[in-house]
Amino acid sequence: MASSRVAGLRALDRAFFSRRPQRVARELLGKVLVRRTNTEFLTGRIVETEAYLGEDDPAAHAAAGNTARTSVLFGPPGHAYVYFIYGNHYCLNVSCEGNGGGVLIRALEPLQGIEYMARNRGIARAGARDLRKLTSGPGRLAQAFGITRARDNGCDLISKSSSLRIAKDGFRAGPIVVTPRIGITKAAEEPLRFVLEGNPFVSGGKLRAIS
DNA sequence: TTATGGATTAGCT
DNA sequence: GCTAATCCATAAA
Repeated sequence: MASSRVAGLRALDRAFFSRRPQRVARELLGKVLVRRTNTEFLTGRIVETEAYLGEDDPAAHAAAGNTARTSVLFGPPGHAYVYFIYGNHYCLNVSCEGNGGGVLIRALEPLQGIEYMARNRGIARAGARDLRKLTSGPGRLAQAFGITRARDNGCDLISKSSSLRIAKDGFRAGPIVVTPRIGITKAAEEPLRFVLEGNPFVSGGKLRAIS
């Protein structure tokens, strides 16, 4: 049985998420995603994010307006927007300031609960595998953390009573690289993807740095 | 009621 | 590098 709390983690406040998506995306690098399961805690450091600017961003889901699907993005900051894509995958976003603005969490560095994540991913033993396959990519990290729309959409990521939340542990992020967003067809050239420079858990291949 | 396409991944060649 | 798998929300009718 794991301890009932994770040492060294401190909650973020609402103001952290009450800023523009570009700012929140950058600030989220180095923070920790925490999942409380029945038996243990899963934690992973955020190493890659993308900003979606809201209604006026043609690549954002919020561009369709405030619908049943996207209503969380238009709600209070710091809540989880989970959507299902390509018939197979869930992706985790955080609502933030702006009209429908949000940040997509694209990759994590696994910290605690690695064996549990591996089981969620359908991998029997994590030790012998490449750890990057656990949480490197938005669909992969959602599967590793057991994130689904039914369970987690609309969840408050700040509240300690939530089974899914984002916290800080004092880690200081190093240099940050900014690149175009990945996998989108509209506004694909905008420099709105943020990664920790040189981190091996970042998804995708070679970086196309802009600045 | 039906048709369409997508903020991905894994498994081939 | 290329493509199938796979399903939900939307939009059109």
